[in-house]
Parts: sequence; C-alpha cells; structure tokens
Amino acid sequence: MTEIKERSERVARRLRMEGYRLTPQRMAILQAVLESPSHLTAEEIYRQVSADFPMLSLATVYKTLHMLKGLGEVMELTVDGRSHYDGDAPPHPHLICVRCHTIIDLPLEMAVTVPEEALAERGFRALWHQVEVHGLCRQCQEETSRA
Amino acid sequence: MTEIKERSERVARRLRMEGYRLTPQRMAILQAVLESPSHLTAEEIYRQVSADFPMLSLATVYKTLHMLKGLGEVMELTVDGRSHYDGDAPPHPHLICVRCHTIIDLPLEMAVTVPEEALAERGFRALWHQVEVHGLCRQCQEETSRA
DNA sequence: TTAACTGCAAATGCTTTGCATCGAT
DNA sequence: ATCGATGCAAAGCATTTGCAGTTAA
Repeated sequence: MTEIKERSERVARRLRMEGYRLTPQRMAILQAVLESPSHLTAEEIYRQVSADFPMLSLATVYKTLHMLKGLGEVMELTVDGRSHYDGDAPPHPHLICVRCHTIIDLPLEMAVTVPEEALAERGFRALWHQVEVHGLCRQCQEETSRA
Repeated sequence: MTEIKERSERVARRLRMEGYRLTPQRMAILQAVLESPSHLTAEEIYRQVSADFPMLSLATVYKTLHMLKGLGEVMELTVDGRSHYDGDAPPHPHLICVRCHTIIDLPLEMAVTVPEEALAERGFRALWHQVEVHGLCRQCQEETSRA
C-alpha cells in the first residue's frame, strides 16, 4: 500500500515536472491502475473510478492512459482486441488464455534472452520487452474436455 | 519455395481431414501468408490476393485467417490495434517499433525460459509463446533525435 | 444434392477526436 | 487570466455478422 502511494507520488511529481496538470481524474485513474492486481481495461477503470467521480468520462480515461503509456509509467497489453493496462514496474511474463482471455501474471523477473548483438546489428534500441505464453487456463481445459 | 509448397499442401490435407472445404480463396490466402516474409495485415493480404481473385472479399480473408489461427497454422500479432499474421513455423522474437509500428523478425529459435513448474502450479497448458521487444527502430531513432 | 463458403453490406465495439466549457496553475 | 484538461457526442476504423446466392464434395 505504502509502496503504491510512493509510486503514485513519484509519478505525480514527474507529471508536474513535465508540465502536465494534476487533475483529480488523473490522480484517481493512476491510483486505480497502480492499485489493481489485475490488468484492467479502460472500461473497467472507468467503472471503478466512476464510483468516486461520477462525472468522469471514458474519453478522459483513454486520454490519461495514453499519456501514462507514453511516459512509460503503465504498460499496455492487447488481448482479443481489447487493451489492458498494468502499472507493475518489473516486467514479468503473462499467461494468456486463448479461450476466455484471462491474463495471469507470473511473478518472475524475466531476464529476456534476446542477445544484444542481434539488436545492435539492426540498430534497434530496446525500451522494454514482453513475454506472452498463450494457452488454456485450468478452467477452460476442463470445460473443453467436458464438451 | 518448395518448402512453402509442402507446407501449404500439408495444411490443405489437414483442412480436408477436418472437414473444411478447399476453396480457391482459402488456398490463395494461405499461400499469401506462407509466402510473405513480413507480417501482413488482413487488408494487405486482401489487396495482394485480390490481384489474382478480383472477386475476393475482405470478410473472407478475415474468416479464413480466423480459422487458420484456430488451427494454429498461423499466428496473430497485434500491433497498434491492427492484427498481423505470420505463417512461420518456429517461434521467434519480434522487435516492434513503438513509433512507426514496424515489425522486425529475429531469426532465433527462442527457447522460452518460463519454468515448467510455474505453469503447472497454475494448471496452465501452454500452446505457444511469444517474445516481443518494444523500442525504436534505426530510422525512428534518427528522426526522433533530429527533431 | 446439400451443407459449407462466399460476398456484400450492415452492424459491432473499442478507441479517438472536435469542440465548448471548466479549472489547475 | 491562461491554456491545458474535461465531458459529451460524433466520428473512425478494424473486425464481425447476417443472409441470400454460390459451390465444393
């Protein structure tokens, strides 16, 4: 909890420094993304934050998430045509169910094994990486075999 | 080339076996995906195949790609809200430019390093995996620094 | 022959945008 | 007081769907 508070204060400071305004909507959206253990969609963030800010608009949620993504403070994960947002700092692998589209985090610090030379050869500057394992979650395996 | 022909014949055989009809459209779409060294979008496949089949519809392209994906014969990679399709067999990492959305293949057989136990613990059955490295391609680095 | 497939056009659903108003600085 | 941010509604765009006509088997 304190960790999340510290993190959101750090981001707030950064926003101010870079000339962004600290609106209550932005703070609430940021808080929601950081707090959630799962990977919320814009819609879910909207519904959740709306409880405190009934006048919030979905467009603002999208605009804020876009900004935070641009700053690298949240990551975007597209599953089945829907974007999910994750505020976790250390990159970790995601298990993605191809049937129900659930996303499961693996709490492992994946040191990705792409050799530096391969990137350097192509003049590519890596910013972050992402490991996705696609398959069937437990429940979907059961439901598939039952059919 | 022969490799591609063999591959498409193998897929054709599989389709027939599983009760799908082998229409000229399907064969042409399959061919196009297998032949292309890049990661075509549905739109690009449509334009390309349309040269030979002017009566082809985009809906058929989507339906066919969806079917092939379901069979695991092609993989889907979503970048910036657009799906790209890749018929390559061995899974390899992708470098994705966050600015221009170019996709670069790395011809490395990535043995992904997600420990089996982590999957087993969660009852997750892995089907395939995907490594994405997000960053800036050479050209976009130059254009960014110039600005 | 007949059930699956195609093509068309309309519909869907997520995301973005334009613009008048509001509010953080 | 300024200019960026918000909220609303409309627009945008990739993808899906319904259906009548077509065709592979």
